[in-house]
Amino acid sequence: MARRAAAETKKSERTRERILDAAALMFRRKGYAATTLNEIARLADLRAASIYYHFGSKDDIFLQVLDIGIDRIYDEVREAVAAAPDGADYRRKVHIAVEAHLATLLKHSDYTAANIINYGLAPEPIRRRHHDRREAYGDFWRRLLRDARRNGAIARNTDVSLLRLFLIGALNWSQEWYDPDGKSIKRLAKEICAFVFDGVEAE
Amino acid sequence: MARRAAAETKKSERTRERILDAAALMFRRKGYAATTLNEIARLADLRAASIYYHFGSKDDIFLQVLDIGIDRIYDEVREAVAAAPDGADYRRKVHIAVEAHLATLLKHSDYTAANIINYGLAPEPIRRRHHDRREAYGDFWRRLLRDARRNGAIARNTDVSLLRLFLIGALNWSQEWYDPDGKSIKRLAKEICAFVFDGVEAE
DNA sequence: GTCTATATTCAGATAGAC
DNA sequence: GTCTATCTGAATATAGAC
Repeated sequence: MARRAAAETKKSERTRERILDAAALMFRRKGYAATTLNEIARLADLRAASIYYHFGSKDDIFLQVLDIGIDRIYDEVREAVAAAPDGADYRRKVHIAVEAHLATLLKHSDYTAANIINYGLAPEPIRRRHHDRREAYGDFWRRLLRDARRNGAIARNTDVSLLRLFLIGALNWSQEWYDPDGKSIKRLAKEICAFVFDGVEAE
Repeated sequence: MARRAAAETKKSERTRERILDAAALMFRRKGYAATTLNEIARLADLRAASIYYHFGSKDDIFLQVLDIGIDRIYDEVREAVAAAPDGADYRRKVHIAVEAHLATLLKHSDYTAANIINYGLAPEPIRRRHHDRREAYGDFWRRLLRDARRNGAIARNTDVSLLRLFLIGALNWSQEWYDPDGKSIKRLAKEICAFVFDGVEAE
């Protein structure tokens, strides 16, 4: 009995995840408003009505996709930076964070891509409920860049608040132009960091 | 008779513009898919059905908003650069272009903002019909940065193609965080150019 | 848990009066 | 040119059988 209950819980959990995966993919491709529950259901291989066994509403799915999207990228970036070799300087740490951010957004997570694409146009109530999680990730970058400046990796007179918006913005926008057949993400991260740290002006 | 015809043409033209203005504002705020003709009509002070006297479909309006959005920013940026003082170097020219791009996007044109926000999620047929205009503006930046490198304002080993995507991306993303009560657009342009040309690394 | 059937609402779009 | 009335389709969501 206990086993059967456990097995059923697991099946439900798997279906739930299939629905979320399908939703993340569609939200990434066409955006939240243009995606229908029918499309999500087809991708997840069930009927639209069945979704309501797992979720309360379309908004409910959306919010969870947004939350997971941030969780994924925050986890990836934090862990990548934490795994930096002993004695890595802050330029190196920022570089690692940039690469992890790009990799998650462009390769690893439809959830993160869906988040970045849709958050700006999300209805206010949803933005509000998602807000704290987003801030937490933003805070991570704030601390990282502030510490980098404190440690002398970034010039004293730099407005790190603006630098963060500028840099993260450029990274997020890469969704619009990234070509999997072009430069690798490692390479992109490297060149972008060179732009930001060294500047492009000729000597 | 000629006068009356002319007057009526003008009225039609004005209404048409009111509709486009309303559409651009709504597309900027909520996105294309989430905006209804009813909302556009209310803002333009008429009924949804009346829109069809002026436009063939919602897509038709969308496409025109996209086109106007690019035309506006292209015009502004090109003219600003063309008006650069004699003997301005290329760093100065890029700076001027950055400021004009930001000003149009953030202050002067709902059309441009609507374009930037919605193009990425636009249905493929519309993207295709809008594509050439977008390319033309992209080409302007390509030439500007290539010439800047040729003239020694940008280092020889810089991938200006990536630099363009990186820089324009960062500028476009400013919509997400720009605060009219914060730093002025002049100031933002200046600091962003300093990031890109000089880099943020401490000496 | 998932299905079919359906309620409800509202979107884009058309017809025809004024 | 703009209106009211309306068509048609499709969306989210619910009810209840299996």
